[in-house]
Amino acid sequence: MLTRSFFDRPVLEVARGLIGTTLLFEGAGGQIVEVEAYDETDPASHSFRGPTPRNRVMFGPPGHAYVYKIYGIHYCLNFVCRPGSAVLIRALEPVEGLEAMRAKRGGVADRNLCSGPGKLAQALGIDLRHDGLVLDQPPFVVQAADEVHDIGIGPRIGITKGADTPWRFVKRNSLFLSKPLQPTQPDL
DNA sequence: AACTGGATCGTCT
DNA sequence: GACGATCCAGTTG
Repeated sequence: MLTRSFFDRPVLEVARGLIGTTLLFEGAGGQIVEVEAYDETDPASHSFRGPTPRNRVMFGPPGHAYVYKIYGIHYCLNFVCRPGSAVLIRALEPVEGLEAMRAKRGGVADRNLCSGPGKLAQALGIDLRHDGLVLDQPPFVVQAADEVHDIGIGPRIGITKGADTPWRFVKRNSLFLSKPLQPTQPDL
């Protein structure tokens, strides 16, 4: 079980360390294969302009869930690290509670059950009620990786500001990513 | 395979 | 009052 000390480190270390860990929520979930890091120096981060009612959990103690609603429709799950920083959980390889997740996702292919932050939250049934919950107690279970994985790094997805910052971490060759890792482009 | 627009609303300017 | 750390269905090539 990952406890608070795991998250009380620089956010890039935590983000990289989360690839391969197991995330369960009420018994459903799987292996984390894609994350992104955000911190208060980063114009793309919710914490960039300081604390607000929405982002207050990002400025609280490490090891809690920061959940927000986006585009009026979807929810996104983050793990809070040091104050002002958090890791967005973007994709899981589904392992446990497959039937429960399929039911919540309306019968999409298994490879797309959790292949994006909004999909993942929907598959697990996470919403604003869970904003601020600690990660080392039920309904959350976060278990350390049992193997070393090949990690890929690239630019984050779906943002306009800070789009060139390579703070996206993926499990290389995973079939469950929101988007494949782009090969690095040669200079012109 | 790549791109487009629509859904929908809390949050901050 | 505009916009977004998204997803999906539809169209186009």
